[in-house]
Amino acid sequence: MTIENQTDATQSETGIRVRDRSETAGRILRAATALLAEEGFAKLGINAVARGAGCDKQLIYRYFGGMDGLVDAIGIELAGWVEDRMPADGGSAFLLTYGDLVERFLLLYLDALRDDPLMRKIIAWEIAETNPQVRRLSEVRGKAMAQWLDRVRGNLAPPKGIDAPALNALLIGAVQHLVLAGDVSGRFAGLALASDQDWERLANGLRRLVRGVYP
Amino acid sequence: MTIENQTDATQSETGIRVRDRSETAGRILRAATALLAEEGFAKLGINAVARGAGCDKQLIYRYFGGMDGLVDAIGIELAGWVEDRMPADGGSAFLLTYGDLVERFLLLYLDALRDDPLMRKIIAWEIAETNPQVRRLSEVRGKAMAQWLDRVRGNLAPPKGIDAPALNALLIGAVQHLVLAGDVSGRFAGLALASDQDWERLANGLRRLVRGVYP
DNA sequence: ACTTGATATCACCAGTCGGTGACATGCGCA
DNA sequence: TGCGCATGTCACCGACTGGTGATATCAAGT
Repeated sequence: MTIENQTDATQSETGIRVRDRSETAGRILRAATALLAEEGFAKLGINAVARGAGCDKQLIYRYFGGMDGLVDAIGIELAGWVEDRMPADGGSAFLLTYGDLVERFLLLYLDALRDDPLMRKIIAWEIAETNPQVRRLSEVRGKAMAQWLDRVRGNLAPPKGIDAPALNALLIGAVQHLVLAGDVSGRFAGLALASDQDWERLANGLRRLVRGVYP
Repeated sequence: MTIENQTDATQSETGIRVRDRSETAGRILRAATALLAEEGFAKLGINAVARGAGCDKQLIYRYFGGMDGLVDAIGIELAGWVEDRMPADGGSAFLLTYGDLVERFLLLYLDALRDDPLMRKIIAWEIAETNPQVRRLSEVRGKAMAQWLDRVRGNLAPPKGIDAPALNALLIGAVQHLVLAGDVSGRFAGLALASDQDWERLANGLRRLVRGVYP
């Protein structure tokens, strides 16, 4: 709110730089992501972001070209997000089969989504609305995930005679849907999604599903 | 728009009844469901519904007690919806195993969702927002689905040693998520969700998943 | 015929939204 | 020093939202 919020900025040598475009732009971007993560896409608007950043909305138009550009900026950050939350190494040496890979990915993804509200809200956005903004966001996210998979896959290939893309899409969809449902209501299909034990049951179910189709 | 829209109403003996509460209320309710099915929950508002029904929004407050009551009214219709779209008999005699039941349910559910925009928008709503309205809606839908399952299940029980609720939640989540993603973007996880062939691949994947865990 | 109550319409309110033009302020450079 | 440009602020616009009170219109009962 007040002027006291400033991290480091690019102040030359003399003290505080109040007029600092990059710092302000950063504050706007942070406010936007925070707003999206906490309130969801429905509340994500020019006025709300400006309010959260403690500056005039005009600056959003100047620095990001409006909401579109701001959302794109969020998308750019999103790629790094995936890499941060999804460890690429550490255990990949133990992946012996394609089933191992899928299982590991799904469980990692489940946990990553479970404690990343921003990611959850973005996925919910993708599911609920169709507009150019969220389309671009969705594309970036998809690309980042695919890159992660490529990096971790190595030379593992799915078994012959199995429609791996279809199966994987179903499994990924299951993970996403369950996490979203848990986020929003804490229940799904008669199942409680509150305690870690409930999620452990789901993780086990996921393992069984994977093992059932990737023997 | 004009007055020409009237189906039958409860006209006593003389001709047309222009002032007919039940007819007007029905028009409002139909307009609301149509708006929800076509435009999604984001556009579902008092003004828009009144516009669609061709009447004053005041009537929505009078007859339904505002948007809350109107959404509840949609929920009431929703139960019958499930029964209409999900045939309960016809083939249930061939269900020999629990896996048969799950498979049959999932495929039925997949098809039902695929050509019911209202259901899709409601599920998207459940996933994207948390408010009392959609909570009640979600509850009704869940109850209707559970009843359907109870009716069709007969005396089939899941195999011992298998966490059927968790597995089923995952499978249902997969179906819902894929249908929603297909509705909104036509792609998911690198998979096209446009042609019937794509969906046939998914249906086959679903069968494999079910058969993998319910042998 | 006259009243009563239900049905429907209208006008208006305060609030929020996205968007824009005009203006103030201050830094850096000539 | 003063000029110019980047930065920040303010005021306003039209459009839309949910919500409410007052009023018109008509049907039915006494």
